[in-house]
Amino acid sequence: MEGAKRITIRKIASDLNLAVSTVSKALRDSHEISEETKRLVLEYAGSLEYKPNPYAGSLKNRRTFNIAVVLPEVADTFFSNAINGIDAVAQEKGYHVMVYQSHEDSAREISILRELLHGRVDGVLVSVAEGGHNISVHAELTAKIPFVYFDRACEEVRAARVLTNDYEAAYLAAKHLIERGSMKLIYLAAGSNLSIVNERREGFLRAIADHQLSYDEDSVVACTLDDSRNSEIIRNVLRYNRPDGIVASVEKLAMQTYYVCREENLEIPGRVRIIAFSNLSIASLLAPSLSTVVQPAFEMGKAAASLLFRALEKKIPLDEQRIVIPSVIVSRDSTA
Amino acid sequence: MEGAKRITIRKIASDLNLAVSTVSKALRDSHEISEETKRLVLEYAGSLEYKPNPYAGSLKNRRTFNIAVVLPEVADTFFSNAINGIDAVAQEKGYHVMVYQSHEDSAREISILRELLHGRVDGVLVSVAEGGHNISVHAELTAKIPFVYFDRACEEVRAARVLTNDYEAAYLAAKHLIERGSMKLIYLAAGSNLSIVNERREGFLRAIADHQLSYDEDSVVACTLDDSRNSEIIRNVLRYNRPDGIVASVEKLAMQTYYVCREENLEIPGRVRIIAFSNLSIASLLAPSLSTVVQPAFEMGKAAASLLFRALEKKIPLDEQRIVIPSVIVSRDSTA
DNA sequence: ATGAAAGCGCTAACAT
DNA sequence: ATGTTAGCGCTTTCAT
Repeated sequence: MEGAKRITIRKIASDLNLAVSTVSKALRDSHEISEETKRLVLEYAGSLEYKPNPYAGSLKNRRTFNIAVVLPEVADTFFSNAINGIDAVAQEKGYHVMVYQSHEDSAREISILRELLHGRVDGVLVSVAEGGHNISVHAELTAKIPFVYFDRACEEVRAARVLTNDYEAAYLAAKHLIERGSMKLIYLAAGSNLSIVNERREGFLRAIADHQLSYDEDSVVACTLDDSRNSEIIRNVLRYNRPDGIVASVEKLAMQTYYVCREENLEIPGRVRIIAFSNLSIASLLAPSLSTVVQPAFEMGKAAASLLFRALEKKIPLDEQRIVIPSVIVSRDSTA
Repeated sequence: MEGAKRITIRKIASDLNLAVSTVSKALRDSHEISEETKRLVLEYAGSLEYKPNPYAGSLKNRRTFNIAVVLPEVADTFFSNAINGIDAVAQEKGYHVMVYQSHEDSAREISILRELLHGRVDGVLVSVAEGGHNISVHAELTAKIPFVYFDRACEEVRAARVLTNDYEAAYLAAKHLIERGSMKLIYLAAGSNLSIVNERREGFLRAIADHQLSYDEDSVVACTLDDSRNSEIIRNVLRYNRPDGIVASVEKLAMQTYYVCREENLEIPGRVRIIAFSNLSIASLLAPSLSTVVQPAFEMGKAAASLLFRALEKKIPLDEQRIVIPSVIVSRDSTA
């Protein structure tokens, strides 16, 4: 099975009594080859189903036509849709997509990025993991290879990025709760080192201030990104802090809250309203249906990939370009 | 940014006044190199953060350390979890994972597989798209490169595969409905060309027969895999066929049924019970919570990847190995 | 218009 | 123990 007949440019050349260079040029439709020869070569190559070895050429011209996507988790509605956007562009451009998961472990993220530094791919798209980022690796990568952040970026690194309007969206989410009648709001934060989560927090706090509601240090609840302790944290908040409105910075925290409310017999939205940053397609089938801040996952992936390919095709330098695509609030029963 | 100083084995050799082959061997810890020299080379290479170009070596020894996963959709609870399983093994083995989506389009699947035929990856994992399969491409791939099906396989192709016990699971799902009191069962089939869907259908029908319930041609409802017409199909079935128990062959059909039942004001499980093949983690938060046949997505991905790597490492020929990992039924309110 | 030859970065058989 | 040499498959000057 392994060593099946590999068809090389050399075989074609010798079969046709031509030089390899002639065949190479003919295949790439060079002007310095006669139509006659081109036809001959193309035809024969076609009949053999010849396809060039993708990595032989890459050695010479430094292009693998592979790109990497590094993100926390594939099994996540936002990220899997972002991959779809990336994939759509990659397919169109004839690129191949390698997917890497950091599982929110920044050490693993670093080792992944390190590997990517040495020629396996032509460009990299990253959505960073929570935790202490090794900025130097990110910076090194940016310097070496076209590189674009999407959704979750390292603020300190000068690199292109595609984001959503986290601050405004969180502001509007909080405002939405307030308009529905909530007075005591809390924000469930996931991962303190994530700029997007912090942006959302600031938008949230701003909305509270703008509406003359009070808040204290308990208004922002630090959750973890692995789920182990979140139930407990959320339960305590609901029991002792007694909020009547919740903004969840990520989908999984909203789900955790649902479970806890069920256990504690707290009615949603009667006792507490909840809205979450989430791309769950079946949010409307939950009990109760969940109001969401929907991020443009597909579009963000697409935009990030487009940016990357523009750089790969050398049309434009990447610098610190910044694209912002707005999120949309969808109101459902959890904030009725 | 592009042409940054690339550190090659040759540079190391000349800097250290050694031959490239000596450096190469030292780096690979060959026994024919003195400890002294090894230390020297390793140290210097380390200080330069040298990493071999992954594709230079691949030219010679035919190994890219890349594998491909070809599946219908990343944004799917089953497939994204399967990717997790695959990724776990790949990471451990030092392999890189390229992901390709067919989007249930078998023409696209074919063109993807064709591309994979020519050396971009060392092995391929496939879960086939619905529709007319070009068996010859699958067969060609099997002959050329280590190849494993997972979950959705081409029956006609002689290749290794990792499956779940679709027949039995469907049997048990139907039995579950019957035991709860359902008398008139239907099966929502998605995609006629999928062997797993057909296996499930047979298990379903067998359960009905074994329990002396009647069925006719309307008991098996042919749905589509793109959602456009499913609502209508399901609505008609519910209106005119009036089943009191439904087995959905895939998650999305269950979700469609939920929407339709809501529109039509049909109570679940009062008016109709429903159970679905699904890996939705929040099935218990739906209204009502959804009973599911949970496939071992992660384990199947892991098993398929392990099989593939065993072949890649030449330890074992792939032949037509067949691994079956059972699904688990989780009973919830939709079948109460 | 075609061909010979060098080389991309690395490995491995074959010297020394 | 170290070095020389010849490729892997392809592209690209530089001849002819």
